[in-house]
Amino acid sequence: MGVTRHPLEENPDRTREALLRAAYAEIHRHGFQAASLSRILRRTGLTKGALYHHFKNKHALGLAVIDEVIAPLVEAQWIDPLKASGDDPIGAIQQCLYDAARGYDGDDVRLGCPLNNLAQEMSPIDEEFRLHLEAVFQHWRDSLAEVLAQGAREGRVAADIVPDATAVFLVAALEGCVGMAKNAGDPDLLRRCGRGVLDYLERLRPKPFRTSRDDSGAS
Amino acid sequence: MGVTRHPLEENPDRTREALLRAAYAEIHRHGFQAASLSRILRRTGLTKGALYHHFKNKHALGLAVIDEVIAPLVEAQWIDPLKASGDDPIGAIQQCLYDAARGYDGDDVRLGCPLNNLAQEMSPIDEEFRLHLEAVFQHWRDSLAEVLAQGAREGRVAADIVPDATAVFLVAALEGCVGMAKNAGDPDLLRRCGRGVLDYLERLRPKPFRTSRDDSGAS
DNA sequence: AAAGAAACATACCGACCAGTATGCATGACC
DNA sequence: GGTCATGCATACTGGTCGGTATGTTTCTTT
Repeated sequence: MGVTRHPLEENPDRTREALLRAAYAEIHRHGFQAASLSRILRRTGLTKGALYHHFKNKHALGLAVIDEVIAPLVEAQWIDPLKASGDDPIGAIQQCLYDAARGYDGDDVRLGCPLNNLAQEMSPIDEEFRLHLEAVFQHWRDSLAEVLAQGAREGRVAADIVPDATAVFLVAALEGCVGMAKNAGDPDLLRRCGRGVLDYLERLRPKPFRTSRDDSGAS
Repeated sequence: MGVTRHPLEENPDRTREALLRAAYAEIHRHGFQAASLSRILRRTGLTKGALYHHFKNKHALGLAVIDEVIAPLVEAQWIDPLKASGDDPIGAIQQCLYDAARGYDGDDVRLGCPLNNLAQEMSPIDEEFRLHLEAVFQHWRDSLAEVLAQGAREGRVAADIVPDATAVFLVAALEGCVGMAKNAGDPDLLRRCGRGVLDYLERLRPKPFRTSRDDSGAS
């Protein structure tokens, strides 16, 4: 029944993972369309036989990179940390930002966010890519919205926010900051720009009390 | 001395512009690397002779698209409107957002912002592209910062903001929203997400009075 | 032990791509 | 009126790309 482990020195799971990781790196640097299978293979030391044994074609490889590499990365960096901190959701999100910014040191800023990179490149020209990427974004947004909603119910977050809208804007602003810093090639700009997100988050904290409103917004 | 106008039915300036506009459209859809010169020429009805007469190579064509097509578009849509409205800078920026969102109806959302698209694709792999694109972003940010600073001096904008930081975050959040909507393929998401930017702008208005501060931010 | 599948490697193919070399009009210039 | 530059069109090239067809080895199965 179960896949029996081959006692080979190179078992297929490891080569598949190697292909995925090399493809991820290649796509991260050059984008999907400009990603070269030859370069990926050169990096792994494998050949086309291996690649086309594990993946139907380049398209399938790209989708696998989204589902099996990028999605778990997002989960680990942006979603899992939220679940662990029930007493201060806003602080937890802010901590995610700090941790992420630390990870963008040096030349990594230039590469930007692998999720957003792929989305910006592929979503207009390939519906299947778009759906897989949108699923990751959706999950991210939903997780944020749920944490915010829960926080609002517990009085840890301002009660008058709209969790969904706030989550969408948060992710958008975040990716926007990473994109700005990427183009500027400046890790410091990421921090200055991320400060805007941090301040925005700070304003989501429950106000002491007070009922001043001004709903005179434009239609 | 001046370039004398050729009385030809097709003068060179028009063919050059045709090439630039077709290249712009092609790049907007497929990105620069995947942009096909053959498709551009098919669209214009011209041939390679014309293209390589006006541009040294594909790279130069791309830079020309940035400088002569994209930069003026940004100028017209985001910078010029700011200069005309001295009494309410924040309202002027908000109006830009409304106008831009209206322009993103239908399938246009899927294509996203031509400036940011190119930036995300090319800035990590081509320094020259990055510099030309960054110049546009810089000009945009500086214009915003100047309007905000001027507004702050005149009491139209909260006096405690940092114009540069605010401008960076504004552009980043804006591009982030466009990117989110692009991937979602949903013009409505752009509006819901843009609402976050509008609210952020609203908070930049000068407070009636009051000196409540809490500078207890994390380090 | 024979058969077959899994897990690759090697060699090759057609397509497209950016770029070039050449030809050829037309008007400008002396 | 002959020369030259401008403004293209046509035809072609080398190279890379994704993809395929065909081995070959190892392990499993019977």
